[in-house]
Amino acid sequence: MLTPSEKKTLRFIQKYCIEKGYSPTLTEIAKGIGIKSKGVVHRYIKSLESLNLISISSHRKRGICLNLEAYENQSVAPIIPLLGRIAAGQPIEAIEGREEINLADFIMNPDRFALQVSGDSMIEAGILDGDTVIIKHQNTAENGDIIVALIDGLEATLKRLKKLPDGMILLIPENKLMEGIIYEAKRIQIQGVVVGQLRSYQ
Amino acid sequence: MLTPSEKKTLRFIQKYCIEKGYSPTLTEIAKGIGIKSKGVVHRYIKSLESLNLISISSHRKRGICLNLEAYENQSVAPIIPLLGRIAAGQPIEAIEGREEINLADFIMNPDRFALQVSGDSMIEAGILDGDTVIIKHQNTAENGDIIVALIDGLEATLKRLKKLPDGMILLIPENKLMEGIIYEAKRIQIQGVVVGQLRSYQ
DNA sequence: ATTGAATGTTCTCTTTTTGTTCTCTATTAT
DNA sequence: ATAATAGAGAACAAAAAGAGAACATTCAAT
Repeated sequence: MLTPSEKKTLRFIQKYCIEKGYSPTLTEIAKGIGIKSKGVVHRYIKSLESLNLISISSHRKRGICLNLEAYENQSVAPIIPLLGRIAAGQPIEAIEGREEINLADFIMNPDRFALQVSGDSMIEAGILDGDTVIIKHQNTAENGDIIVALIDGLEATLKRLKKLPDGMILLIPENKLMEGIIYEAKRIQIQGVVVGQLRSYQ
Repeated sequence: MLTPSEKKTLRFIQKYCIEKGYSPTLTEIAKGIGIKSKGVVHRYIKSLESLNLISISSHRKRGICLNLEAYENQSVAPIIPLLGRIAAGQPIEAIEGREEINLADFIMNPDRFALQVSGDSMIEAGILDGDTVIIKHQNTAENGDIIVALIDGLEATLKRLKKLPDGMILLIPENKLMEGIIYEAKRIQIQGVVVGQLRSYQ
């Protein structure tokens, strides 16, 4: 069983690894859990290693590795739990199979980038002013995709794509108050398609 | 596991490739990560190559290539470049200060959990059927918060909260087709408030 | 085809940062 | 009293970071 300090140490390491993609140094852990001695930290991580919660590459700097398989115990698991489905009028229904959010679904790809949305042109698609959209960089798109389009090489805009039979391109805002506009294909350059969206309420 | 410098190098290369469409030179990388020696950079990219994160065409200029497949299983930090703000009719506007977004920041907190939304009761707040909401576990909330409420200890629901002057509680769906319902305070138990929302289009 | 500048490759060297191993002390529960 | 848990901090070895020189190769201009 973990002591409080060991648990605190493990939590810190988990968060650090997930945020930064590499493990913390002993001094960083010490600071993170509020003590001064890295010798003490070393004792804690040795203890965590003997419980198989982490692995340590000896003498390697930042050589700590999380043993993700070992976290049967929910209270020390490093990933946010996906508790279930919520619907009005129903108890929360557990989801089989998926027990945690897979951030990789969203991004872990170097051809992705994010844009912050300004304006209300896509509110009926659930993309609000201030939201962040995740874009996959590509030069083509399918009908119905929400795309980042560059008009005349200058104006950038987020719209739903419709290719018309006559070769023209219709960019449709998802807002009843606005009208779609038809462009000649050569004026429109596709920068990428929306593959994700996120919003923070904090 | 990557060292911080290798990580920084990889990020720089990713960002450069996305923005320019071709890979950077060693000197450009050196400048980009804030060092002077291209010999050092060479060491870093060799290391990234041995981890299969990039490929290098030997002696070719700008011969670095990102290995897109390798990122799926890699525990790379969930960070993507935030390129700017997009508004209809404007060029993409750079955002000062924030150059990347960190999904872990968004989510990794011990008191957070996720729920998948089912139903249309919050569509006018931009929360659609199938979206995932991030909930912060707490037993109280402010007027206007979107909360997970348990009614009579049984039904769970996602609604906007309004505390009425007479002590009753109004739960408001964000959907014109639905009506808010007033409950006695003792029938409502707050499970948490929505602090984030995400959606995948894939 | 030649040439020169730009770029990639391979080194050696130094400095800084970090991991490891100690010893010592304090607190707390059994 | 004893053992377990916490912590400080010193001393040392090793890894990582970085500078920079020397050389090899590519590539575009001539």
